[in-house]
Amino acid sequence: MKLTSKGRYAVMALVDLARFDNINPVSLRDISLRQGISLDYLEQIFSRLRKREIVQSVRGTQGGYVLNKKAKEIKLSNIFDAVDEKVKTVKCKKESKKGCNGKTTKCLTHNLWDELDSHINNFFEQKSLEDLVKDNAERRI
Amino acid sequence: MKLTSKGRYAVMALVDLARFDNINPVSLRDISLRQGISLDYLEQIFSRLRKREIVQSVRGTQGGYVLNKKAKEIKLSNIFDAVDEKVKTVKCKKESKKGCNGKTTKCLTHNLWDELDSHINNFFEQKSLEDLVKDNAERRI
DNA sequence: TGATACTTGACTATTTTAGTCAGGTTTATA
DNA sequence: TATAAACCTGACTAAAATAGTCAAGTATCA
Repeated sequence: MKLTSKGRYAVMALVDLARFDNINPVSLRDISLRQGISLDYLEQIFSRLRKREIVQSVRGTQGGYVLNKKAKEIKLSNIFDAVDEKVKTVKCKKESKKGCNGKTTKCLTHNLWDELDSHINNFFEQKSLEDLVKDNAERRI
Repeated sequence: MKLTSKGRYAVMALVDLARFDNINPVSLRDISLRQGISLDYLEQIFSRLRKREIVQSVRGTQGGYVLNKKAKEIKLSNIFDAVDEKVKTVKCKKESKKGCNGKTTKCLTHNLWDELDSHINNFFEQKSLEDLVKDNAERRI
């Protein structure tokens, strides 16, 4: 089990954005350079973030992206959700006709995965972008 | 992010084993039939579980597998560990010369993934095989 | 009007996953 | 002691997911 780099990059880029998001929009080019993420890949990621209204785009020269909400209101769960980082640990269909193993009953571990999902999602719902920015500011001292 | 079926099958098979593990060893063939998991795949999985001393094998006719410890003492973390289900969510190298992003510093989100790892591992260390067996026994009433 | 930056969609090499397959070895029991 | 059940091992592979790249735009500011 691992997170994909898409989700990881999304969070990295947004933390970067949140730190520089005072007056001017931040260009993906800058983020790309600072974080070492391919510009093209960032564009894919930000396209999704924009659709989910986590960021806003500003076109033209000096354009870039701006947070669409306060950092405090952006939870990690929103971010992962936007970039399709599914925190569904296992393929047991929720209430399909067939059980998880092709039989008519739930598999022996069905409840377990449900619990695990809640556990992880809970973590992501607690953490906001602001928490991460602060964490970095502190470490910087 | 998702768990692989190898880890899921390992847990399913062990819960099954734990339930029938009274007197006789349980054959993989039986588990395969009951749980709908390919026999060959089960053999791969149990080979690893045996190396980690989670189960013991009994060879010959009427052979099979037996738990090597009490169900209470087998934590899910042991199981995932054995079948190589890495709960390392992200590829930031721990203390390599290079940082996570090819730079000399830790990436902005490094601490986050460490925390997440702990959070998930904590879940797996809490849960024992016995808990799962009990959970199923209760649901059966 | 040019440079900068966003926008979109298609494409692809690589890696991982989820097994299968083949060819063993060991041992209880008839 | 023969045989079949069951374990054991390693190599192989199709399919899916991942991590991007590439190409061809469009919008807007200076």
